[in-house]
Amino acid sequence: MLKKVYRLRKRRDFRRTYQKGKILKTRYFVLYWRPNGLKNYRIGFSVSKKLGSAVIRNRVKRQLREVCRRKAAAFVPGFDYIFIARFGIKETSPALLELEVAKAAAKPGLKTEVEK
RNA sequence: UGAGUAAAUUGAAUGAACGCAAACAGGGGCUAAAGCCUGUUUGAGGAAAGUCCGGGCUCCACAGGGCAGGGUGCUGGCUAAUGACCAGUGAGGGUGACCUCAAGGAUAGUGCCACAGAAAUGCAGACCGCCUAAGCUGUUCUUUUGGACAGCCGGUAAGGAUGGAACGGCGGGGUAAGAGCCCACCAGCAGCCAGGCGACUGGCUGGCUAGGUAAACCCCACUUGGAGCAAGACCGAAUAGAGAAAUGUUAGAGGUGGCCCGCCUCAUUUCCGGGUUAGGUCGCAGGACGUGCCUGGCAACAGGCAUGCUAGAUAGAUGUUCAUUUUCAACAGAACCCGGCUUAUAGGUUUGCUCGACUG
RNA sequence: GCGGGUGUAGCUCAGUGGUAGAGCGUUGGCUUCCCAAGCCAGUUAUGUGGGUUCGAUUCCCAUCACCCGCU
Repeated sequence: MLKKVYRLRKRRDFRRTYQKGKILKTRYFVLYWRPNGLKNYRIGFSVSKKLGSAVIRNRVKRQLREVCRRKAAAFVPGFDYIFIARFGIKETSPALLELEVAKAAAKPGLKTEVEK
């Protein structure tokens, strides 16, 4: 689990990120990201009711959090991230998910370096 | 031992490492608090679910009156309260243990009872059948009284046929044929007596008979105000508006119920102080609480004593890896709280009782 | 957390206690040289489980699924 500082918590922050952020889609999740003007990164998670019951939704969220914690180094400071779980996430293995998350998390970093 | 029936209980465990949330203590820091670091402790359920009922709590009058509407509907008890629960009554099902039942009123009134059937509620109704006793007509026999046959006028609810249901059932007497017309028994109704707190049960007497449907309208009895913790209270930048007192109460509007009444507020003046929204703090977990024992009660439950404190978040906390055991483990995740009900659920354990078979 | 609604044929909808209907679809036939259109005939259903009633799509209870609103 991540500490509170590294989590995206406010409804406004979510709305702003959805409206003005960049999008990356994979089989397991959709990722929005956007610069936040802070020194650290923040990550939010969103799991829709369509994926299943409360137990299933909680499990999916925990898996995502655990993977993010292990790959914390991949996230770029100064950005907000939102992970939206998709249907395929229920069947995948944690190792595969870890790979995908690491790749996705590094993406904003690459772009800014190119722009620089 | 097989089949069944009624309940109770459990809902993988242990250790290590890395993490999350809350509380407490210390450190550091600061106007102060929080964030930060270290340590300790604690951290989802029997259904947390569905939201089908009931209550606490909060605001609207400390919830008021009337009408309308809703709910409940055998009796007694229990409870904070209920449509729940317990004990009983009645009806129905099962060989039995046991199970099921919204189970007041059809003599307050209204409606409906398709098709079939003669007739479906009006003390109604004659299709087939049964009968010609009384009355009338004809034929015929006879000395006559009168007899026989046919018909009319009729009588008849015993039998057949229709239907879920045909105006008590069955037997005997009776009769032209029949009929509670009369009688016995049974069902049902009314009254009285006895038992029971009561639902009701038993007995006696009476007059002979009253269709079903109220989960159709309705009547009767009891009961019910509305909204909901996103309730509500406080802090509070910007913006500008709220409160108190006095006066006024014609009209209209608002205060979350359908309508009426009632209650409160508005309008003006004076005083000075803070509505709504983003956000934050509280509400928020010590409670109709859990466990054990004792007492009362058939029981639900109540009382007493001892002991325990056992989640409290706000994008919303239980995960990952490894090891061991015995099978790799169902349904499933707290969001103000509690009592019930209902639904989902891999398996494991225990108890009472019934029926059958075998053995002694 | 709270409130409201709907389940009827493959699809869209009717149906206020007495044999469940319409349109589109679909199948077969007729018509045409062939197709379309047209005509005729058929096919398929009351979400599930109980109860009340002689009889339930309809009345009552429970349950399941779906949809909508407040926030």
